[in-house]
Amino acid sequence: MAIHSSNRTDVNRSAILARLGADGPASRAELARVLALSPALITQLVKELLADGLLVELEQAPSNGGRPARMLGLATSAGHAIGVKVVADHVAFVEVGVDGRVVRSASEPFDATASTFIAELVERIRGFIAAGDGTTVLGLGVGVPGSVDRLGSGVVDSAQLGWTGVELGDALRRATGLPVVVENNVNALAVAERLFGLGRSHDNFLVVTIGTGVGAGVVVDGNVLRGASGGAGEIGHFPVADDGPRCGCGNDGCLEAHIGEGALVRDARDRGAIPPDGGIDDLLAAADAGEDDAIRIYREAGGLLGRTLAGVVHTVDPALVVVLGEGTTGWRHWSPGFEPAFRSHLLRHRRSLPVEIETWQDESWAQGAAALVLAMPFDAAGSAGDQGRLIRERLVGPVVRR
Amino acid sequence: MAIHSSNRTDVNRSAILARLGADGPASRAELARVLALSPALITQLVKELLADGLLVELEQAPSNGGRPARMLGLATSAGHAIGVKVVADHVAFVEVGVDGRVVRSASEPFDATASTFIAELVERIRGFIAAGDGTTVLGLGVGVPGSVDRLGSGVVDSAQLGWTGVELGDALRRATGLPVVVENNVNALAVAERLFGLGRSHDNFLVVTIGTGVGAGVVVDGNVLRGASGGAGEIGHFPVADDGPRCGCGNDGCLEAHIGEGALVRDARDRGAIPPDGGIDDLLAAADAGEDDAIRIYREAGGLLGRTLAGVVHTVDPALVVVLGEGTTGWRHWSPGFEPAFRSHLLRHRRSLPVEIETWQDESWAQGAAALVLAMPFDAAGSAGDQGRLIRERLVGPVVRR
DNA sequence: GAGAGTTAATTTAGAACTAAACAAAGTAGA
DNA sequence: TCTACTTTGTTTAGTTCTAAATTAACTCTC
Repeated sequence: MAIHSSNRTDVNRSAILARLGADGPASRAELARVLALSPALITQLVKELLADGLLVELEQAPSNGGRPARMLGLATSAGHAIGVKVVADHVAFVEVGVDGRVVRSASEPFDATASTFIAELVERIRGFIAAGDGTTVLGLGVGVPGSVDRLGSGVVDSAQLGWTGVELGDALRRATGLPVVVENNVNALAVAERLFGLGRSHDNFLVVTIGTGVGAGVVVDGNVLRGASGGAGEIGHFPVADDGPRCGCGNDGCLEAHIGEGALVRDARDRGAIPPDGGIDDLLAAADAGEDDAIRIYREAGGLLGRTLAGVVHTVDPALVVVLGEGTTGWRHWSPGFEPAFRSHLLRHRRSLPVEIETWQDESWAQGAAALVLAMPFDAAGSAGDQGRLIRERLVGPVVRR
Repeated sequence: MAIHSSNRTDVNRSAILARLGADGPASRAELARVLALSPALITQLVKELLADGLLVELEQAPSNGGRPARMLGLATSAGHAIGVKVVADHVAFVEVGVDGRVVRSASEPFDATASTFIAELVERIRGFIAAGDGTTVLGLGVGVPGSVDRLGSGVVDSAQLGWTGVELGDALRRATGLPVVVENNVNALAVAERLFGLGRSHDNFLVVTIGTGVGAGVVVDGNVLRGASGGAGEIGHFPVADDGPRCGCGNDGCLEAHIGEGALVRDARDRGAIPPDGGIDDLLAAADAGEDDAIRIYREAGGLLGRTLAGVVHTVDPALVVVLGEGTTGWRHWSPGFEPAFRSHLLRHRRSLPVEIETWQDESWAQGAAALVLAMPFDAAGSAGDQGRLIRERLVGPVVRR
């Protein structure tokens, strides 16, 4: 309700860095426009950032009718973020630059159900950091399949990992001494999409993932919707039938229990579309080969996803839907079911809502997690408590001001 | 992303008025705490508001261990807001004080499909205002069944009213010279709930209405979620079956086509639970009398609502669900179907989510619309353009400052 | 090639806000 | 009654930001 300007000390300084990191060089005037700050302030802040060595002045841009702009770029030494993707049987790591580009990556086995899982995880993380080239690590972003209660302490509840009330954030912070942000993995992807992807040009959009699980990240007015307990976007457990198959969450008829990877494989085995020991790759191959049962399984899944997403669209009214995840490799078979179901159930004036399918790489999940670190210092709401401030401090580094 | 302090000129002044209006008298220290502003600023702003005659200093509060607080109250002359509820065949008006209490109300026939509907509406509004006691009218809040693209211009699309692209806001503003805020009627209720109802103590909650239509207002981080085109919360058109009955929107299988008042009545007639010319009152009477078919119709509707709402809860993760609308008069018959379906489809850690049924009066819709006017000057986002500023100006009145 | 127009960046004066020190007005305990 | 403590409210100095005027650097047109 009330507006206050406490703790905003260098949020705008950070916003400048974020913009330059995400979108490349820009002029002072351009920064003023996109950040909705006065040119006067930009002049002032840029002067300080240049003095601190965080920015560099680049060549002049060609004039377009008036005084040509002097472009500003991020000093390359700004630092890296580390993204960690945690799943039941392994962890994946990436190290990314301030522009979101992956510098290096790794993947290691990991048993989330072991009693010593935190110690194990810490060891793996230390190993990955130690293998780096020594560039300042701004912080650690961790993506988990499940809901995260407070981004700061990082309290994780995850059926998939068998975790309840695990204070992962605090544990990792103590062990590594780094700023740590823990978040649901789909929400992390939504953040990445907002910073570096299609979401850059949209304040309201939906990120949907299909694969082992089904999930959504809801971006509203430029921010990821977390809800009262950090559990927003759990559309995998949207009930689509009263008497549907049992889901991993214990309920019946969840969307995920119908169209998750496990459900598709089970259906395919039952119908004989793939051998009894076949997997999702076999199903995709069968569909590619034109086998009716396989094609039908994908089409039905697409239809159910389309119908449910139409409802979700009516609920949150996004301007764009982005579909991501391992499952998108077979999207050509989902699409014939998805498109008619999705469009026909949308209200007329929203029928033309764009749906974009993004290419998917193994490291995308971890990349999303890393984006959390890059987004956090620029999140005015400060949802993760001190972490944003700590990351900012590491960003500015040991430079002495004034 | 970036923080800026433009146009915040008297937002905090307004926040003080809002707080005192909504929650009654408070001390300076208390205001500083709840508004998260410094005591120094409160002192400063209160000094000016007292000089302007908008606030009055009340008696001292009993000390609780230290210097006793001098309470502050709103000057009673602050003004009234007028709420208008527009439906296909009539309009309802209320005039409310800054505390949200209804001063007077009226209801008149109105044909939304007539070609001269704007002129008609203007005339009815003028009549209602003229019948008042002359207290300053701060502004006009209009609730419509449909989606509103920009709160400022108030562009309305409504299947129920047969309106597409009607610039109601601009038209009414020109005709009345008052600040005008047009909004979807369920969103208006959500605003009212946030200002004066159960939502005061929750930043994330869901308002659900059942009756002729079915709708939802989604409050996220204290603000009503409007989405990319103002259409968020349209859960009435959530598709719940591929081959369900045809809905008024033209699609098949919408939730509203299953459990809206029209659908219930149609079902009841088909099953012989009420006479062929019977209405919703007959259905309720039949259920009260213990007739199986009537009870079953309500229970099925409750089950479908419960299942769908469970999914919506997973999507936006509210801390509270408030059920409102004409339909709640029969809630005792919805409940046996709703409760099991809703709870059983929620994820375990969210099973105990509170669902509150609010009593409903005829004028509640219009009261919600009036709340728009009272909320607008205190909406820092300024979603309705100039309207908030205009209302603030009327609130401060002709007093000359300094 | 001399204005006229446009866009970029800086300077200056001042508004909005806060932190921290202070003053005021009470209670509670010896 | 004197001292210690608590809570409320004000003052002061300083920070962050903006608006508006100004300077700078270019293009376009005649």
